[in-house]
Amino acid sequence: MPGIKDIARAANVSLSAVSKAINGKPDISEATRERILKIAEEMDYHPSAFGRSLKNMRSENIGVIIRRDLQPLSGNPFYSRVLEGIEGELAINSYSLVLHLLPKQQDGRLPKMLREKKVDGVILVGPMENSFVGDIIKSGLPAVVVDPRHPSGDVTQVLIDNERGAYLATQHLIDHGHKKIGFISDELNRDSFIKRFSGFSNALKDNGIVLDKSFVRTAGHEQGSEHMKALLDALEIPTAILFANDLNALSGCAVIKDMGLSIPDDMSVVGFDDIFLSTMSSPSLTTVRVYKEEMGSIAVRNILKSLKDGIVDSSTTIVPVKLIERGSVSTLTPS
Amino acid sequence: MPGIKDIARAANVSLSAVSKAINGKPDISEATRERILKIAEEMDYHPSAFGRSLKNMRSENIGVIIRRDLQPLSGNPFYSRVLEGIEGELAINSYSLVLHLLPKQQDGRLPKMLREKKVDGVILVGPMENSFVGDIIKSGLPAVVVDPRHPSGDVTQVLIDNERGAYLATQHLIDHGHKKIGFISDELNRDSFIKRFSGFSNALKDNGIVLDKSFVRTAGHEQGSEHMKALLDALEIPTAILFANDLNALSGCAVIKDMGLSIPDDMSVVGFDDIFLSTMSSPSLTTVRVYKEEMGSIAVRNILKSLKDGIVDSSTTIVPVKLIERGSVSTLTPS
DNA sequence: CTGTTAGCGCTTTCAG
DNA sequence: CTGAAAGCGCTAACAG
Repeated sequence: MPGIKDIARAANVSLSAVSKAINGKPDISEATRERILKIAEEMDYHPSAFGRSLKNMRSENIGVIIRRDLQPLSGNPFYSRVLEGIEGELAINSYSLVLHLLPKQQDGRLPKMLREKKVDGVILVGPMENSFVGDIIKSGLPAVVVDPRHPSGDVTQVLIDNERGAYLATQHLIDHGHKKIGFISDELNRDSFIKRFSGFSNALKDNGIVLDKSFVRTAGHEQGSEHMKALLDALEIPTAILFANDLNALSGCAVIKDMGLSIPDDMSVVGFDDIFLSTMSSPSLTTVRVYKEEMGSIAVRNILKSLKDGIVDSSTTIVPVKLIERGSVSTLTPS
Repeated sequence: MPGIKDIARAANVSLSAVSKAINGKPDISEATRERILKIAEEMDYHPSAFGRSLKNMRSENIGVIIRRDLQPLSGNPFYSRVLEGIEGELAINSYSLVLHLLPKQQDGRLPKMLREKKVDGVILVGPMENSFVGDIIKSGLPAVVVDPRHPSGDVTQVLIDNERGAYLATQHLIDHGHKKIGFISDELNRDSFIKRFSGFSNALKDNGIVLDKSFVRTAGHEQGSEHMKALLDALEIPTAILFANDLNALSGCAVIKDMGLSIPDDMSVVGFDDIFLSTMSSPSLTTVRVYKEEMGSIAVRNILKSLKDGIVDSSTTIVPVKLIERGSVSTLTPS
């Protein structure tokens, strides 16, 4: 594995000449540059990150932090998608991605990759303890928060337009003649929940429909299916349900079908997120699409920009959503 | 952000004293060590990876490479699980995970994180071009291959006991009275496919059942559901099917149900992998469990060991599998 | 036990 | 345009 010295010797030039040639710096003649480059190529030389990082004080690594207990990789396709978006955009900019899953029990210290400056910046995806996020922001390391809004105004954020998404979905149901509409959510984090619920209730209000509290089942960590059962067991049941995310919706659908009801004939269903599974279910799920990869790449662009400019802007990007009509909503014919 | 110099100055000792104290080296009195440690703590000092890496020529990072087009994060829960296992084991050993998704079109060069020595070793998960793996092995960087066997004997491998898993599954079906058993596989990589298929046919052979070629549908990149339809459209159809993985099995099940057949009454089904979804489907899927996280952590332990010992052993670990009986297999009553 | 010193591989002044 | 030299933060060999 050749070092810069080997190239310099082979090309009969100084170390600095090689450095300049490799890094496309001026102050070197085209002729020498090409000669050096050719030799470097032949010897398969690549500047080691060790020396370069130390000198530049930049690792060209970006950290990504997600709570482990969210099963962000295997369990929830939402995070995976964001992560894929992040990876792709980082790769384009030839940065590397250092992945850290936050253990449930933290020791109060920042993760090693941050403490030891193995990364130039960090992207925080998904819900996370506020104090933890606060510590990171205070540490001064460039950071971007993806998805649930962090209360501090001191950090760049990339957020879903939760409110509008829920509004759109609800309006869609109303447009199809539904008036008795339920809302089910379980383990969604607080901020997103509030936004989605408020989009839901605003849509009802704007259409002059009064919200039936008994149609709203929320919070708690039981599978969304518990909520669903409870809802179906009630005296009066809605004709349509908005779920706070697709995973909930899908397990809710299973319950509905188990009860012998048909989707969408007996019950219309709308989800939120548009995960891959939603196209696979039968019927396929009408849902609110969230541009997950896009959110990831926006986060990366933001962080790279602030690295380049050396400033920590605290802008917030709200990524738009889109209603995707599939097969789980039917038009309610007035009886 | 204090450096080692700041600590040395504050503690009135030399740089090396601080270094020794921090790294728990001998040749330093307990008294001074504690004093230094206390000051370091107070000043929130953490040795920067920049200097340390350069000096030690070790980054304490491990790279993980997976083909991007496998959608290893969002699409295939198998890889995600392995990845979670890797991350966990790395974290325990305070290594960081650098994730690289291999683009479809490669440029023939090794990924930047390898070229520039940003990682001390690399774990290759899932199918990958042989020449690519070969290049990495040749580069001398410690590497571990997870899952599909690489033909070269020069690399540490962690493999699934594919053959035994398929054998177990097939035997299970036979034990339940099935004789007409189909085998469906689509985009599985070649090596795993061969192993699983051979386990399947060996089990048949050992039970004196002759394999009906028309019951075997394989290869091609259509969704496994195409195979399933073709199989069900045939004159004679099997009473049970072994799918080469759960994802295939699940989409196969959807087809079966769409055709108005019941699982397991009209058709028994066994999968392979035991992904989370398999517990969720109805009926839940009988399948062959693969210890994915375990494979990930074994891979890590292997690579860390060879890093420590400075040797590249080329051992192969075959991780056992286990048949998980759930609801998709019924006993065939002789008619 | 402690401190001085050299040097890891690279970039960058700065003098020629 | 070129090269010599300093130094990024840290560790280790060695001298005291």
